[in-house]
Amino acid sequence: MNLKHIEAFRAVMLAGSMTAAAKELFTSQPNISRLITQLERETGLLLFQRSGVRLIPTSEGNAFFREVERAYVGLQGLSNAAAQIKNLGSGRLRIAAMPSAGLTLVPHVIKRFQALRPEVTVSLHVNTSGTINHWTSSQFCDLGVAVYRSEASTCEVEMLSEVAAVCVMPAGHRLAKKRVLKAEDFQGEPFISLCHGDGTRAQMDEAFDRVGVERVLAIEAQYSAICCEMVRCGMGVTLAHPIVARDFAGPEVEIRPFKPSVMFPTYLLFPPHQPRDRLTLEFVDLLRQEHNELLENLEKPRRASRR
DNA sequence: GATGTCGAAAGCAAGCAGTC
DNA sequence: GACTGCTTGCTTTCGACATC
Repeated sequence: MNLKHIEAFRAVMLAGSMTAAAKELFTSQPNISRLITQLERETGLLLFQRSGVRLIPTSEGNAFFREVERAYVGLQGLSNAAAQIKNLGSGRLRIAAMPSAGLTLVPHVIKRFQALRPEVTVSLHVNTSGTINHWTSSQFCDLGVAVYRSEASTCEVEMLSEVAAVCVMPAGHRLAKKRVLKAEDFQGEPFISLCHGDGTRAQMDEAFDRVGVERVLAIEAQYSAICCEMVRCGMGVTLAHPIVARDFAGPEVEIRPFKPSVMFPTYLLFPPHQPRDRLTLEFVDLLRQEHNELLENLEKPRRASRR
């Protein structure tokens, strides 16, 4: 039994004769006759009573027709689903982001995206860059935002940006007297560091080791935002992504540039061997716009303070 | 990738049965 | 007997599959 058998049966039931059904389906009457015979043979049902030139549906035929109509509602649903997929892909967008992006940048992008595409469901998953590499490689998510790309990752990668880390310290801290901080200034300073294994941790350590500076590494945290929160509590100083640091700037926290530059790269990760759908590309466009605007806003106060 | 073979699907034509 | 509708046999077309 295939779709043609069902189509022929349904057409005969609706049109009232094989001849009319054949016209409906743009085929020949003998073809319809054979399809109905095959359907009866395969189902073991007598679908029509041949009474002279008239075809009269049997009770079995009527019962089968009700099931066929129910199945057609499902087929119509498939048709609608196909149209939606054509327009919107799966109709769902799964984003995975590292905390520095997932807690600040991405929510703003989702807000803009929802204004354009209210019919699309967006899910945001925040985790470490390593996990984001894994999620994107395995196609669990449509887009990943991470600070580094894993060696083992098969993702397609594009760089979003690379910005210099800034120093975050409690208000009134002795280092806040300087306009720009150097690695040497951190000698003996309680430092809240990212955990080993984080993409930028090694860079930070190298910047201090190069000039022989020993910090007091008493506290480690997995995410920059947590480091900044601990700074606000007066537990030490840290280096952080400027977009993350911006959210903590205020009466309790001060931010200064740091030299030599420790760069925070941000990568966009795409699932491998998979064409990028329209929704993902639209989201990436908005992500780039929002990111550029955030960076421009970060620059403005610095320019103003130089005047 | 090109070619040959096989089987399923579909059309044409003829025949059969019922109705008017 | 003419018309209508269904069934059946024959033929053609097309796609799947195997082989080279």
